[in-house]
Amino acid sequence: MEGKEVMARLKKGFWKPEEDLILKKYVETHGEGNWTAVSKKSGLQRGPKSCRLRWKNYLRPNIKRGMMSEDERDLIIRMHKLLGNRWSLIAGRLPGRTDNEVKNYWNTHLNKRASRRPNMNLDSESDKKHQLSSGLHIAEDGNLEKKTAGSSIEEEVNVVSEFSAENLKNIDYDINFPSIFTNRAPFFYEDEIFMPILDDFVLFEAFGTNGGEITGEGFQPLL
DNA sequence: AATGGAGGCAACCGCACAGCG
DNA sequence: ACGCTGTGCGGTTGCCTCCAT
Repeated sequence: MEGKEVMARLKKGFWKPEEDLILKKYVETHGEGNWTAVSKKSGLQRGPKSCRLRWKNYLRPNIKRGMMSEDERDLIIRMHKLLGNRWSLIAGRLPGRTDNEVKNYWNTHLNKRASRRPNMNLDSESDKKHQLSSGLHIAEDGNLEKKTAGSSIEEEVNVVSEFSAENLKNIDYDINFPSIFTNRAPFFYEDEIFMPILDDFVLFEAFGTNGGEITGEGFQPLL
């Protein structure tokens, strides 16, 4: 079959600046989309997927490259906690960042950091900010605790003391059925404050609902 | 200076889904 | 209803660079 031969001739690996230029010019002239046509007519010996990926992750205008800011990093962490590995959704909330970049950033920087989470060393400014904004404090044993407003010391809710390496394994974290719908939702206390940044569209995309309310019984979706 | 390991990141792969004939 | 094509997404791979020895 001719198609297979064509596919076998396609180039793989890193893109050269000349190839970038050709792709950029082609897309600027003919517009985005129809990557099969781009692949065939641009003269690039690259597959449609390769062209699309290169454009989307590198050549597209307004791509922001370089270090993630503290805010971006914070947002990724919290969005991931709520949405799981929904990289495109998370990237959608970060102007100029691509899903691939967010995914890579998570896998290289934040995933490791998360696995160090036992005893939650609050070493960065953003960690400290989040701690303050969510009313959390570090207890003497190094665990993170939340004080319920107006409660006595005895009534303090120890939220994050379960963050031992062992308990992390047990957290319900099924992407297909996000923890948002379980009473054991790990974000139940500490990420409540984060809900307002998720607009209806994101919530609908992620969970098929525009949200719900958090009660003593857990998350009650508005259906 | 050489080398081996670890980390970072660009790109590929496979699967799923939507649109169309 | 079905198959084909194009596109999008998440997981994974492999190359390159940096750093420690």
